[in-house]
Amino acid sequence: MITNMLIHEYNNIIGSIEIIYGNFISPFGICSIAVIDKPIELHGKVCFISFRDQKNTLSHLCKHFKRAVFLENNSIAKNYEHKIFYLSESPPLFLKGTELQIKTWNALLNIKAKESLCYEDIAKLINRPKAFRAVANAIGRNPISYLVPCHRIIRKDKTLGGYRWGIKTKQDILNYEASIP
DNA sequence: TGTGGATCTTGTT
DNA sequence: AACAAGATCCACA
Repeated sequence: MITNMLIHEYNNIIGSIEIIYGNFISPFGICSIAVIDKPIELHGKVCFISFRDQKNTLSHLCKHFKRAVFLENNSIAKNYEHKIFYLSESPPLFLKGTELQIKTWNALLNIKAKESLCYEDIAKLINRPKAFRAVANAIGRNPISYLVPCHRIIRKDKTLGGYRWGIKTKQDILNYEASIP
């Protein structure tokens, strides 16, 4: 279940915004995750996941979620480990971005494990066939790594292309998915 | 294999 | 309002 919001909609939220974040060890190195606590309509929604970038997590969250208050809690974070990486049972998500970004990320959510498309394929899926360069940009800004499977997008020539957390991690994740029956 | 142009959105100035 | 920078792609040498 996904809640999408355009940037101006997020900026119009009234009242306090509180976000809990923390780290745990994942199969791909330290994983940072952030979950919305308040407002109540958004409670429990995952809004951020990154790999091996814990040092920058808080500053990144501050920039992405203006006006929010942040609380570190590693035990809450760790509760997500099993669901995300071993059960593939996706918790509810919260995505905030421009119109093109949200369309792009939604398209990614429809790609199943072991499927891989190229950047141009996604551009076609959202009816912007020539905007593949802009789509690649949006994919690169995916705020919820792994659960929004941007790692399944590779170049048309079958080379891996880029990955925000390093192409080795991209390859590791793809190998991991390929190994699951 | 490498280089340059096409193409479109975004963040910055 | 203008511009530079992308997780691309294609053509052509």
